[in-house]
Amino acid sequence: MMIIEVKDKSVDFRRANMMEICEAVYALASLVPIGRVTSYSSIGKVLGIHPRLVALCLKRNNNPVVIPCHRVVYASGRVGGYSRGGASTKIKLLELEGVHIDRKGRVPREVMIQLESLLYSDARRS
DNA sequence: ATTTGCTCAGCTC
DNA sequence: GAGCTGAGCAAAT
Repeated sequence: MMIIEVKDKSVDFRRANMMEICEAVYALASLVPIGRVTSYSSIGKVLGIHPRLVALCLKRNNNPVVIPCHRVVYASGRVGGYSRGGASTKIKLLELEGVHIDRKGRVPREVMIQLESLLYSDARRS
């Protein structure tokens, strides 16, 4: 599976083609449960690619239903963009899932997941 | 809180 | 090829 290869670093995603990168981005985005969010840079760190490429994948190849693109936000907590219906739609979707967005368009720190620390956490245990 | 510099695939010309 | 554009980020101010 793609994720295993990431942990082994046997695949350099910076040199992989866009399609493979996108697959991996979607897989990681799908890990984020309802009511939580992650950031573009968190996904980027795991795959070893620039955060902007993560955004590019989400924007381009967007499978509307299967992939929860709206759960990926700026590292700062700001919501960021959304090509289907704009940022306001993204905010609505998140509110629907129980993520409160403050007046300045930011999500609370507690709901943000750092995917890379999930990967390291069980390797470090032994 | 805001500005600045960095980044890189894809699109245009 | 060169130049511009983003669903971004971190550091400095």
